[in-house]
Amino acid sequence: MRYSDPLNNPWYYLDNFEIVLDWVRQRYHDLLLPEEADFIRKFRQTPRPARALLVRMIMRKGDVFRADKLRYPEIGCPLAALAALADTAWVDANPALTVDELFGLLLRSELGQLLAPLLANTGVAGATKAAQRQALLALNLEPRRLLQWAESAGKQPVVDPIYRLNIRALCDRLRLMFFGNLHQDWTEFVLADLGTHTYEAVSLDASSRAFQQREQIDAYLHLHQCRQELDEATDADALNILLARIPTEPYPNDWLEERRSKLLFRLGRHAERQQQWSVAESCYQRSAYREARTRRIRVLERNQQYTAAHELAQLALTDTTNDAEQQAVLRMMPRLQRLCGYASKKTASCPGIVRIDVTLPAPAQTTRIEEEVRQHLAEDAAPAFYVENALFNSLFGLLCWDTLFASVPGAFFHPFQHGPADLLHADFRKRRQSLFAEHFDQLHTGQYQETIRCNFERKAGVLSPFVYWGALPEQLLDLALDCIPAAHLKAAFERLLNDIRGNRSGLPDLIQFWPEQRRYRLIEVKGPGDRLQDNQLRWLDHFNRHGVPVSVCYVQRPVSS
DNA sequence: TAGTCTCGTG
DNA sequence: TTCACACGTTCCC
DNA sequence: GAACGTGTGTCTCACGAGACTAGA
Ligand SMILES: [Mn+2]
Ligand SMILES: [Mn+2]
Repeated sequence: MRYSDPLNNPWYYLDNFEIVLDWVRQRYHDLLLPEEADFIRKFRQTPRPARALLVRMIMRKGDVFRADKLRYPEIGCPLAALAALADTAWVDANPALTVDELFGLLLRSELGQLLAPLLANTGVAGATKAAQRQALLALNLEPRRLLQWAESAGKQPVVDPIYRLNIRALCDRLRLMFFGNLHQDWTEFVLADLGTHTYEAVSLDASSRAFQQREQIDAYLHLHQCRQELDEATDADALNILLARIPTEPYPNDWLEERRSKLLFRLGRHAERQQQWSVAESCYQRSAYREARTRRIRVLERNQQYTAAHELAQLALTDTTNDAEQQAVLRMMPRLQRLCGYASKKTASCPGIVRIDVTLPAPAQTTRIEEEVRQHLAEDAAPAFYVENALFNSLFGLLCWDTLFASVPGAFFHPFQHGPADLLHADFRKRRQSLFAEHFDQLHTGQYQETIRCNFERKAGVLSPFVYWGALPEQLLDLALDCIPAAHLKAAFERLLNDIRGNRSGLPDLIQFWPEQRRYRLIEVKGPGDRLQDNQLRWLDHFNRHGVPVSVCYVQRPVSS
C-alpha cells in the first residue's frame, strides 16, 4: 500500500530508511562489502513489523531497550516482531549491561529494589540517581545481564525483557554514505515532510554520491572516531596515542585532508593547553589548517625556540594569501625580533576609524548592549538594525542563489543539503567563475536589485548557507537596497567570496539608514572591556579602504555616586 | 507536588 | 553538538 | 596591549510524556 501523504503514513520512518537503503544500493554497490550488501538484501526480506521495530531502535538513543518501552501501535507486540530476527545477529535478547546502560534502562525505584544491598554497601542508598550511578561506576564492574545484576544483589529482576541493537555501526556507515556527514540523521526526511526545513531542489543524477572510494568512507569514520576520543582525552598519554593514529601522509582527497588537518589542529590546541610543546608543534607542522602555522610560530616561541619561530614567521609573511595569518604574524613580529636580539621595527598602527563614544545608563533588565545602542541611535528618520553578519551574507546569498545551488559535479548528492559540499574549498569560486562573474556584473547594470528581491520572494524560507531568513524583514531589505550603493555591496561580496570561511563573520553589529538621503552607516558596538576582534578589524580596514561608512561605538557606564 | 530536564515524536 | 561573539584574567612591556 | 580561557546564545522544530529532584 502506498501512502500519498507521508504524514498520514504510519510506516513513514521505515519507508524513509528504505529509501536510504535503495539509494545506497543503487549508487554505492561497488563500495559495499558482501556482508553490507547482504544486510540490505536480508532486510528487505524481513517481515514489516520486525523491520519497523529495528528502524525505531536505530532512530532512538542508545543500543539497549526494554520491551515495555518498545510499544508502537503500528507494530504490535515487540516480542513477536523481534522473533522474526532470531536467525540474524542484528538484535540480542537479554544482553550484558554496563552500569550506564543499566541506569538508563531502569527507574530509580527499580534500581532501589534490584540493587538494594549493593547500594547500601556503597553508602548511596538514599542518594540521587546520578550519585548512585557515579558510585557504581567507581567500582569498575564488568557488564552483566540483568539477571546477574539482580543475583549479585540477591533479588529477582522485576522488569521486561531487554534487547540490544547490534547494527549501530553499520547504520552509521550507511547514513554517512547517504548524507556525506554524520551530523544529519534519519529525521531529516520527516522534518522536510513537515515543512520544518525546506531545501533547494537541485537535480541529482543517478551517479551522484558523497564518496568515490571505500577508503574515503573508512577515513571519514576513522577521523570522526579520533575526534570523539579527543573530546574525552584528558591526559598527555591519550594525546600521543591519538596523534599516532592520525595518518602521517595527507589524504589525496581535499575534503578529507581538510578534516585531517583540522583534527591535527585541535589536537595541537589540546597539547598546548597541557604545555606539551613538541607534541603541539608536530601537530601544527603536519596540519594544513589555516591557523596551524600561526599557532606553530607561537608554540616555538613558548618553547623558547626564538630563532625557529622568527624564521617561520618571516616565511609566513611572504605568503600573503591568508589575511588572518598576516595579521597575527605581524602582531607577533616585534616581540619575536626583540627575543631574537634584533632591533624591533615600529609598525604604524593607526587605522583611522571613526569613533563614537556614548555613555548609557545600565539597563533595568539584561539587554544586549548592541540593542541598547541600537535604540539609542535610532530615530524616526534613521532606523537602525542589529544585523551583525546576517545582512551582507544574506544579500550575497540572495544575489548569487543560482550560482550557489548550481549543479556543479560533486557539489550535490542528496536532497537535504544546505549548500554545495565544496562551499569552503579553495577552488569553490574558480569552479563557478563565470557564473559568479555574471552575478557580480549585475551590480554594474543594476539588475542585482531585481534578482535579490525576486529570490527573496521565490526562495523565502529555503535553507541557504548565507541567507538568514529570520533576521531579514522586508523593510530591512528595502532600506538596504535603497541606501547601500552597488559599489559597496561589490566590495563586501568580493571579500566574502575570496575567503568564505574567514570573512563570513566579523561584520559590524548595527546598520543605520537615512532613507531620505539614501545614506547609511555601519556601527560596531563595544561595551566596557570589549575590544575589536581580528576579523572585525579586517572588515573595518576593508570597508575603510572602499569608502564604506563604518564606525566603532564605545559604550561607557556612568560612574555611580 | 511543582519545576526541570531528557527523550521521543511527526 | 559547533560557531561566533563577548567578557574576564593574567602577564609583559 | 597581547594572549588565553571561559561564558553565552544559537544552534534544524514544537510539543508532550515521563523521570527525576527538591522542598513543602
Ligand atoms: Mn557583535
Ligand atoms: Mn560588538
